[in-house]
Amino acid sequence: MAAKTDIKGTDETRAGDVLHRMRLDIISCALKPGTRMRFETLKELYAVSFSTLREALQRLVAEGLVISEGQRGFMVAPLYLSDLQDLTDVRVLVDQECIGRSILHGDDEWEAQIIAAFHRMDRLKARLNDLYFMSDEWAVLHGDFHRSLVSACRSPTLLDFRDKLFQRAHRYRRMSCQFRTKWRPKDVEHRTLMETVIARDAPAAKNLIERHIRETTENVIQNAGQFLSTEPTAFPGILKSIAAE
Amino acid sequence: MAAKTDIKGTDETRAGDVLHRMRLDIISCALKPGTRMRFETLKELYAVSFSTLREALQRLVAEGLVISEGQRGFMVAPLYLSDLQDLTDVRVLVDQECIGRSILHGDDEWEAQIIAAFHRMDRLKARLNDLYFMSDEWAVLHGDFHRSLVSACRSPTLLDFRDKLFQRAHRYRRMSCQFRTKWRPKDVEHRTLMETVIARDAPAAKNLIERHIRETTENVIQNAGQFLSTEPTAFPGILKSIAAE
DNA sequence: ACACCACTGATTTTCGAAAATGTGAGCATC
DNA sequence: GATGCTCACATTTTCGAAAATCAGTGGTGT
Repeated sequence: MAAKTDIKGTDETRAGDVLHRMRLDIISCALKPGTRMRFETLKELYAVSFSTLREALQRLVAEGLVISEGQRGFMVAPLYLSDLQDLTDVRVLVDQECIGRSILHGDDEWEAQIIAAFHRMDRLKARLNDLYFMSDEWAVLHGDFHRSLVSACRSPTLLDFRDKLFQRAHRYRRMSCQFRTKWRPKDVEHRTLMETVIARDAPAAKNLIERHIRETTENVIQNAGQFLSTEPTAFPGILKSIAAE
Repeated sequence: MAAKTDIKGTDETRAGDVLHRMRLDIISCALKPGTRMRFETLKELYAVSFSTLREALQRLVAEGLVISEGQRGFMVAPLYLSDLQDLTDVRVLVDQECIGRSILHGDDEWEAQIIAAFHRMDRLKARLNDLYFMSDEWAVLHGDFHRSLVSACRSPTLLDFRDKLFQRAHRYRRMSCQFRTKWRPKDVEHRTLMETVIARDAPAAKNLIERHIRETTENVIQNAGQFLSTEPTAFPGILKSIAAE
C-alpha cells in the first residue's frame, strides 16, 4: 500500500501529537539545528514520558529531521551546505517527475485545487505584505500550493518522498529568512508556474520548477551560506561545541 | 548528513537488533503480508518488552514494511498489485538517475567493488544451482551487486531512498518465488549490466536497468499476480479476513 | 610526564504495570 | 428484523522506575 507515513502525524495518539508539534518546532528552527535533545528537557517541554518522546523522535529520524547515534541519544539534524545541494538536486528530479505525471493525469478538480491554493496564498501575501515569508501561516499555504501542483501524479511512493524532501528543504529556507538581505519576488514565478501547469505544457513546467527550486537554493546560500556547517560531523564532537554556544 | 536511516538497523541497541530481525522476517515473508501484529505474540517471538517492540515497529513503518493505524496497532504491509506497479515506476526513475551519476563520478575503486560483488554473486549461484533464488544468502549478494552499481552516485538522500525501494520490492520477488513456474535467466542480464556500467555507457546502462526492473516485475505478476490483494484495504476490515485464514 | 584503569555522575534505554481506547456481544427499542 | 446503546473483554498506548551505557575525573604504575 506504499508509504503511509502520514506527514501530518496526527494519528490521534499522544505520540502522534508530540511528533506533530516537535516537527513544527524543528522546521521553524525553534529547535535549533545541531542541538542535542536531552530527554529531561524535552519531557517538560512537551509534557510526556520517555517512551512517548522516544517514539516521536524515531519517526523524526525517519524523516531526516533528527539524527540519532547508538546509545548517545538524539540531536536536531544539522544544516549542511552539502546536504542542501544534495536535497536541491533530488528535489528537482522528483518534482519534475511528479509535475509531468500530474499534467498527464490531472482532472478538472485537480486544476480547481491548484487555483484555490494559489488564491489563498496570494491573498495572505497581500494581507501580510513585505515580511509575509517569515509567517508560519504563509509557509503552510505556500507548501499547500506546491503540493497541489503535483498532487495528481498518482504515485503514493513518490508523493510521500517529495513531501519529506520539501520539509527538509523548508528548514534551510526558514533559516535564511533570518539573515535575509534581499529576496526575489516569487509571486510572479508562482503565477507563471500555475498557468503553465494548467495549460498542460509539461516541458515548460519542468523548466520552471527546476529554476524555482534552484534559484531559491541560491538565494539561501547567498543569505545564510556562511552559517551552514561544512560537514565535519562526528556525533560526540559536535555536542560540546554546540552546547558551548 | 542527509537521511541517516542506517538500513542495517544494527545500532547496537536492543531495539535496533529487533528491528533488524523483524525486517528480515518481513522481507523473507516469514511474517506474512497483511497479518496483524499483536504485541503479546511479538513479545514472546522476539523476547523484548512493549516499548522496544514499539520502537522497532515505528521504524519499520517509516520503511514502508509495516503500516499502523491510530489506536489499532500494526500489521505487516500487504502486497498490492498497484503498489508493485507504483514501486516499479519509481524504482526505474531513481535507479536510472543513480546509475547515471555513478557512471559520472565513479572511480577505480567503485569499478573494483562492482566486479567483486558480481563475482561473489556469480560463484554462489553456481554453487547453489537451480534454486539459488530462494536462498537468503543469494538475496543478500544480489542486493549488494545492485547497490554497488549505484554506490558512487554521491547523493545520500537518493541512495537511502533507493535502498528502501529495493527492500520493499524484494518482498514481491520473494513471494513470487513460491509460486514460480518459470524464471528467466538473469545472470546474463547482470553481466551485461556490469559491463555496460563499467564501460561508462550511461544511456545503454539506463535502458538495461529499466528493462531489468520492469521484466522482473512482469515475472512477479505472471507468477504470483493473482495472489496479490487488489487494494480494498480498510484497516479493520482486513483484520478479520486475515485472522480467519 | 604519559598511558591506563576504575569509579562516579549524567543520560539513555529497557521493562512491566497501569491507564486509555477499540471491539464485539447482548439487550432494549423502534 | 433492523438500529442504537451499554457493558465487558481484548489490545494498544502511556507512564515512571530500574537497568544499562556513556563521558569525564582522579588515581596508579611505569
